[in-house]
Amino acid sequence: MNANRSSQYVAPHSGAQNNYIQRLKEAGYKITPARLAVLQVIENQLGHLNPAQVLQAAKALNPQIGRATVYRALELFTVLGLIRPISCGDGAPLYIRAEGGHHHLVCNSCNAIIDFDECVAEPLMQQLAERKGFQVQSHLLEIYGLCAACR
Amino acid sequence: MNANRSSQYVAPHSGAQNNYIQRLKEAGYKITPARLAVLQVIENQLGHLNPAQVLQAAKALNPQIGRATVYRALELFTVLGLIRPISCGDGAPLYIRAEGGHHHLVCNSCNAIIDFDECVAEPLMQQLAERKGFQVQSHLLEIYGLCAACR
DNA sequence: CTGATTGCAAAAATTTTGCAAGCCT
DNA sequence: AGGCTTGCAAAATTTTTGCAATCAG
Repeated sequence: MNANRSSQYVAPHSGAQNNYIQRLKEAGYKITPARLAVLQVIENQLGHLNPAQVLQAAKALNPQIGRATVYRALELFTVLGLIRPISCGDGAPLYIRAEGGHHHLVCNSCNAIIDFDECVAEPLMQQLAERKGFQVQSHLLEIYGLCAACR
Repeated sequence: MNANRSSQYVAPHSGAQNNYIQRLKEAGYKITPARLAVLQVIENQLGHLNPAQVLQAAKALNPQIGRATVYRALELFTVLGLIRPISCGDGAPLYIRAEGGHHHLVCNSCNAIIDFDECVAEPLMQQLAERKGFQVQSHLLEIYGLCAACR
């Protein structure tokens, strides 16, 4: 499995991280070094990683963290709606932050995932969902095709 | 794992199936009973299933099919762009037809997946993708939140 | 015929669990 | 102090592989 796809490094941005911690506390969970490490990995680095990548990165922050703990944290955060597993070229799970929307261009050839910020569908989406009696919390828009380099 | 979510049965609709077969042939692969079974499962039934579900359903059509064959077929079809793995509540892989677009409302509470047909973003999507030099082939729009029943 | 494909069973890889020790509150 | 969490290692699951037999073209 490709362990480090992107090296784009986003600055810590502690605001959102504290928000996560806040939500953990509010839900009655303890703030532990292990959870903070996983949270920090998800928060700071990249856009999407699989459990193995999270474990590796978390170990850099907290060397004695175990894989089981990472899985448990990932599951907890998913249940709390902090993160979300998404698809990827192969069947391996990939986690992203759940907040707001995510918009990716996924290359069917080189499997690259290109993020883009502009949300092209927010209003329409909102309207449609409400018509179905659905309360929208976040969304994921993935567009598959060929990236400029692979055409 | 919930093995049979939907029992909605769509009539064979041989046109599209033949199209799949066509594409298999064109790519130089043999048309075998095992592949036909998997193809038929994906074609006819439901909207999304995991490998175990595909295996189970394929066995109904072809009792002696083995799991390895299902995995191999799933991988082949994915590479050929016939199907695509998507996310789901837990990390388990779920396959859908790759053609065109898919639009789901995913309930964060009961994990139900509600399909909807109207594509709310096609034009915007197209435009955006082209601006990035990306050639669009298909897309997946998942909206997460709470379904009417869970609110 | 001939080589791609299959099914089985074993091997790998990934996830989950059981539990005593440790840490957060 | 009390109970949620952790880390380890073992168990369970899921996915991949090796290979001889079989099948499609």
